[in-house]
Amino acid sequence: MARTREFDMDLVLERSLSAFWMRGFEGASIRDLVEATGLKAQSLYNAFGDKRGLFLAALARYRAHVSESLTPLGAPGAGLAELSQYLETFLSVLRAQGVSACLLVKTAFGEQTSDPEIRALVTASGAAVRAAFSAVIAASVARGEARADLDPKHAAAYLFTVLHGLSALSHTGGTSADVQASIVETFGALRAPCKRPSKRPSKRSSNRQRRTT
Amino acid sequence: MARTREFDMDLVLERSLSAFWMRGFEGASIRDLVEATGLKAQSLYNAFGDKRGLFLAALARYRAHVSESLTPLGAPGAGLAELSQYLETFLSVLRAQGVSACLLVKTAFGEQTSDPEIRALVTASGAAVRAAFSAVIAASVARGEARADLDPKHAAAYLFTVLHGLSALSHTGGTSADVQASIVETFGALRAPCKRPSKRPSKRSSNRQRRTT
DNA sequence: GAAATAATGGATCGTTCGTTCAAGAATTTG
DNA sequence: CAAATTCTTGAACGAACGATCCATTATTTC
Repeated sequence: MARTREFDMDLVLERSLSAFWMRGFEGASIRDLVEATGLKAQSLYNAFGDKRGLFLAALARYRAHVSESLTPLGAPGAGLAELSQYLETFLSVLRAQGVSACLLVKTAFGEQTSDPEIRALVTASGAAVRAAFSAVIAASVARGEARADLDPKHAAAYLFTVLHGLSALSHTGGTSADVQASIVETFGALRAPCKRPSKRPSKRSSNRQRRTT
Repeated sequence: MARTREFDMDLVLERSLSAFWMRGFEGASIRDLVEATGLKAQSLYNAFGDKRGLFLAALARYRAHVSESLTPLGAPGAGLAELSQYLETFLSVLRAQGVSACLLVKTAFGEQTSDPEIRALVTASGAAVRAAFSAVIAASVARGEARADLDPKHAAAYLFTVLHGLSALSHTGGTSADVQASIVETFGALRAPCKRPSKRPSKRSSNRQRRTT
């Protein structure tokens, strides 16, 4: 009955996401998006309604990427090592994408904060990440790997704080050594004191011992 | 020989700063700034050259505020309690100003990152904050209040990370309890183990004991 | 008071913004 | 094939952007 779409919707969303991520919602003009996607403006408007609709679609896509990135944390034995790995991977993705920070954080810091739908999406995504963190931390506590007195929810919030604070650090003159040291410090704070060695030795380098005296 | 300026330069700068802080560089239009300052566009251009010039002036002013906020940390006996207080004060300032995050961080995450002068200003300000943190931490280590194995510079970077990560947390659905817990966790990580009681008891509530077993 | 200088107010510049119009091209269903 | 429907294309819309012009007003120095 109707003509079929010629462009690859996935590719268009991915490229729109990249443009929004790099330049922000207001910073990415329709012309930027036209260039990034290869589509004409009218095609974008046919498919997404308006700029905000395209942004929401891109944001949903981003959210899917976030969910995907959390899957290693869903593994049965996931613990502090996997959390540390998550941070490292996240930072390297930012670097690879040529982007200063998480799109959700940039959005939360931006001026489209007044939009309730966008705000809800940002909040929900943040909560999803912290929930995944929390589950892993709870398991680590149960396993004796993480401190027994940790509240998993709060510890997850703490980890979330560090995760996104690292972007602020590295873009205001912080060196990569500073970033690494912050990660080490963070997991040093979460790890259980070395009374009894934890069952699975962490495979990454972020296991400097605290309490050396 | 010439007419004297009628407007209060300090006030204009302060209001411009506020506008830029809330809406960002690109988000704050000349008309916004005209409304915020009460000046006409031409007066702004006479005084600051262009929008970027006004932003640089506002940024310099912000930097002065940052320096000023660091003075309590310069007190002879300043330690972890003062650092904790600094974080709390900073967050309450953000709240009072109706702003999501530090202007420097918002700028660093924004799109005017390519401007070398702005970038340099952001980097320098971040370094100044971390240097102040570092000095206090070094003193705390020497006093036995903070962990002996801390590298003050790295610990300062860690604190900086948390400080700005907290904005990300609280604007992506994190509760104030989450924020408080993150602060507690952070200073718990820095504080020396309770082998010997620290000389000056910290006056704030953020001194939950670690190592309870 | 006269000359010089700067602030003011209002209009307006060219550009870019997000968005839409109108017409042709393409593809599916009957 | 024909009708219906959607996509594509290029041009254009009004509004807002940063920035500037210009005549007027006010103030300071000589």
